[in-house]
Amino acid sequence: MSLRIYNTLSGKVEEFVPINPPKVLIYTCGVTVYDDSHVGHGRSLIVFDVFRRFLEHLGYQVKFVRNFTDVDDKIINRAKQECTDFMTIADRYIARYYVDMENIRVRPADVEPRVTEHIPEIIEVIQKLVEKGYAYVVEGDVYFSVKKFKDYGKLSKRDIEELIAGARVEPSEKKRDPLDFALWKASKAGEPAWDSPWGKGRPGWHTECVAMVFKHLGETIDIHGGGLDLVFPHHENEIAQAEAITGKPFARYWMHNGLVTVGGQKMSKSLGNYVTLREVYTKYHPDVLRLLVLFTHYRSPLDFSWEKMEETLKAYERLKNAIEDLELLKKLQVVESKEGGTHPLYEQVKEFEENFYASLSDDFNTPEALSHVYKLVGELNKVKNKAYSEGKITDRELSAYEFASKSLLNTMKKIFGLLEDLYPECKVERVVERELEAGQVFDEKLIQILIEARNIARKEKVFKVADYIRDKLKELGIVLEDTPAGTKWKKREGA
RNA sequence: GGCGACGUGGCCGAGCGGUUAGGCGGGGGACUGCAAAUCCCCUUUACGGCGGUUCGAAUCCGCCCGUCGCCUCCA
Repeated sequence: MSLRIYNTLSGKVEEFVPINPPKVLIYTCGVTVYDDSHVGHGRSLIVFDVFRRFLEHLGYQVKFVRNFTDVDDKIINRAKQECTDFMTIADRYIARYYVDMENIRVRPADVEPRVTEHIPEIIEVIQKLVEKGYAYVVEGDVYFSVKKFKDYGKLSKRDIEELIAGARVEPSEKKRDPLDFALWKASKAGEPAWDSPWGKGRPGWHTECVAMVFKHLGETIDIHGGGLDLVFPHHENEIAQAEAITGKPFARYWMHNGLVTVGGQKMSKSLGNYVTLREVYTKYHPDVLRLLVLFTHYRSPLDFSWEKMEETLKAYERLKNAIEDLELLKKLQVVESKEGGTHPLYEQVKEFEENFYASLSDDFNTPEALSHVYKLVGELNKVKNKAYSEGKITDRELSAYEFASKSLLNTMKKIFGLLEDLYPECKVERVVERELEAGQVFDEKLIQILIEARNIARKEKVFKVADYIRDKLKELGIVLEDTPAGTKWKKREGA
């Protein structure tokens, strides 16, 4: 089955054909490290993380590059405020970014280049542009001459004449044309600076991605991604620079994720309506955020709210219960089945997998894929319900349940990066644990003793004591559920 | 103002020419000591408005209303 994705460049859903299969080269614009990442960044990161996993599942050898912008005005300003140097700020937020990524289960890219480590490459790109006549030098600054690049506007569907008409004209501008953008900025006193053919200075924002793509991936890549807000001017400017130099398409497919909003307004630093990733994953299990992102198509806007987190938590627990309750079913009396043939669950798993991957192949339709997940969850639960109400399970049902729940779990882990805590292959120490867990100094054996004591009380019909134990444990974030297969306990996954 | 996108049942959110989305919530029932979990049933003119195309439209076209994004840094 072929993968189809929406290409911003053509404005259409297209069949995905890599340049050099099975290799797929992807670049996405990473964050500017001047503060903690918020849910808006998180969405983009999660979307491309899952998309990458899906490509790998399809058999592609993905080389994924995501950069850090570690020198820019905001970082410099922050450093001034804190009376320190920009590198201290950048290093700090890169470290914090990695903590965030570890917590929300976003895998590192194959290459994670920093601007400050690519100054020679950036200078080289600028030099070529100057040589080819696309860029000009004014008092130590270098600007790209937009008018010289005839295709300018093809990604963002803008007409160059209209842009000129609408452009702000700033009085002390060194640019020849208001549309031109800076490739190199002469440094002011006290600011970070590198030597260049045009004197001491630092790169403008738009060149770094071009230089990094050229260095780590090549002149033409398969997919270039990022948030929708980067289409103009950032990605438009990347295309102008790269294609001015090579004369070849810079990226075949441009993928842009929709923005995160709060009450309908874009989540952003400047509006102050942002929620940091850290805030989210210290309150809720990180899977809940991933699921929240996946429940909306990647190109649609996503309105964030804590109410929605709470809703998603419920949905998450339903998925998790269906899978982990296999262990409870195993504790029931297992009887021999009198029925022959394979259990319907096997066929349902097969259908699920076909539908699931078909949805992802159709412009990465994760919400539709999730609808198939929940259909399977329903089938699993029917089997569970039957077993609970009968107080026993047949060997045929149990093995089908085991097969189906494990299949589903594997798919969730592999593609969506969910439920990695269940039947873990390796124990991962995470730098930040949830607040929820921070105060929970409890021992599983002690909980087990309390549960046994409570069950004795229940047997003796001393329900006051039984309920007291359950209520008090709940206050500690431990939920008890009595089932025909015994008492199950679990931690609450949300605030 | 220019360009682009969107308006779906109580809420969230897929679908984009005829056939089930899915999640969350609400009501009833089964199970349970009670909860919780789970199942079953109900919430059976859902597709912003008005026109048009079509045998047939939430899905295509036009106009209108409303919301948002980009046009400055931004994932």
